[in-house]
Amino acid sequence: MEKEKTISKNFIELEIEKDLAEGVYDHVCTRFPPEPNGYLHIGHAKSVLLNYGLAKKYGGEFHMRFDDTNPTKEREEFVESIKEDILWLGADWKDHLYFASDYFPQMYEAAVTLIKKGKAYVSDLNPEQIREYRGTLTEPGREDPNKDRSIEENLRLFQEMKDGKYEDGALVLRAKIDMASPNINMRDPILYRVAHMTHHNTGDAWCIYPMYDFAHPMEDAIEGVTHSICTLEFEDHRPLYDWVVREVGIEHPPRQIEFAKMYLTNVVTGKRYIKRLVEEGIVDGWDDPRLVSIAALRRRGFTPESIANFVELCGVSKSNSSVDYAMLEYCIREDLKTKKSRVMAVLDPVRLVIDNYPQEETEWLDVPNNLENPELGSRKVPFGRELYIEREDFMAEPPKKYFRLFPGNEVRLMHAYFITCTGYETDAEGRVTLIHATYDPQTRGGDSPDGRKVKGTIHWVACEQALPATVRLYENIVDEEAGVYNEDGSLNLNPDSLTVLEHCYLEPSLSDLKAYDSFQFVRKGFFCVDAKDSAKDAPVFNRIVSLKSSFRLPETQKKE
RNA sequence: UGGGCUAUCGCCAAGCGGUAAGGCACUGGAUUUUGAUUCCAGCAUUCGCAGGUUCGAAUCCUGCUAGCCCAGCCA
Repeated sequence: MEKEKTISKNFIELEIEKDLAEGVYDHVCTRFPPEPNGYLHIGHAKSVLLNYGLAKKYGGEFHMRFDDTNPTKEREEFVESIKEDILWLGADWKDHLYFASDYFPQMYEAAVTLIKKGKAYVSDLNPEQIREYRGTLTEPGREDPNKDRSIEENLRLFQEMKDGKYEDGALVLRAKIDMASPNINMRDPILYRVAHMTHHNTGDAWCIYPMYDFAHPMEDAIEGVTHSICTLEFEDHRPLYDWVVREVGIEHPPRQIEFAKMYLTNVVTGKRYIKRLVEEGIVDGWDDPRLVSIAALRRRGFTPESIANFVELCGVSKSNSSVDYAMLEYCIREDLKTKKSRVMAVLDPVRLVIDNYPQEETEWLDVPNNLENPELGSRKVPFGRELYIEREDFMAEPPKKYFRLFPGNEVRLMHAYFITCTGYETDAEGRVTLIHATYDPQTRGGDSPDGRKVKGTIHWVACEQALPATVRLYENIVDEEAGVYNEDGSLNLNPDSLTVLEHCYLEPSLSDLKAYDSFQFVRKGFFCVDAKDSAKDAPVFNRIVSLKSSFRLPETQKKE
């Protein structure tokens, strides 16, 4: 089912094609360079897929590289989760898996080269002094007193920094550029700092670590990356990026291109908020389905295809924007629509008895899995005298235009029979406890031989064979106005962010589900078997997304 | 207030001097064994604002305005 897509080229593709046409590069090499300091979220997916897609489109290489130059924040756990998420998204790095930390020797040599060229010097200013000398946004900085240290001295000091002769923070290596530059990044940025820490990859081999602005262009250059695509906040760093590759003498220097990060409206993406929610136990971990980490989306039932399509639909630009969450929902609906079985489940059950149906009898009806996709075949679903139907599918006193079940009305039990409501019973509070109906044996399968039509079709599950289940309805944790936390620190959580429905009934064909299996519950939306709770007796489902709309009572007829 | 970037429908987003693509959302109407899907139809005389250049401007010029980013020995 390929629809014709008329998505125009994004500006990065145009830039790449221009570079190729002008012979700036004769191939394309991109990379996704996360720092392993947390879990990937939907925003990262855009970057991964963009870089991967570009490499694929232009027959180039895609590199997976961990930008692990700051051991204080990085952990092996994150390396593993990131790899898993990227693989799941479908970005295959083949044998191009790299660690920035593996380049520490080359980076060190490059730094020595800069010192020898008189382009870098060792400074003994402490952090406070560095800040003072840097100036402000409106005032220029002042020259570092260490600036004119001799090359020999700088070489010796840098060597000693590497050899561990200095405490953390005692010395730094700075680039010699321009303390008066209006671009603060060019005011003699720090290239290397001393940090006695154990690195997840290099262990204790190093006690000096390169800063991002020096490390990143070096990493790209070493790998032969052509287009280094990053987000907008690095625009101001581009002159420095270019300075590094130029001064180090890179022959075919990579080019940095920036694009706008993707935000989703009404969705919490802030790492510090998510961290706090996890730490306080408000959510079930970084993969809680109310979050939008890649792992959470996977657990909720999103497919890699749906996310790839979403990213494609959103486009790439340089304007800060926040994409409507409905767009993501559209993508998963679209993807699952013909891929998955449509099964019956009753989330809010009420019993219905077909008084003229034989006692003790069970029929196994043949039900197509997906009317829009016959290739999905069919299954057997039991039908009997007593059924569960959705409470909202019956009304004792129906408003206008309600065409489901009410006394005297005939509806179709999906894929089964026409039934006519003959009455109902209530408890002391007036709540419906049982609905009576009669069926028309001529309408087996859901069609009437006399051509009689019904307006309503409702889903059902046979009581005897029904499979009990728990369904969890998740809403994203959001609050556009006030944020997740109020100013006084109290939680400002959407009260409906999690609704647990304990007594749901599924048709028995769903008894052998696997984690992450997703289905469309007829008229109830898409659900996914929760990977974390799939071992429980009754299956646990997470809602992926609801169907677009359902019948709502007109305002005036709503009951209190 | 220094520098950088961005402003096109409720939300994304094409457009690059020739008279506003597309998607999501929304609204009608048709089909329908899911009030889903599908299908048709509608949805910016107008491109942040104000001037200017031009036969002609969202596209060029000038001046404003608004938003985002930068003063980590984070990335």
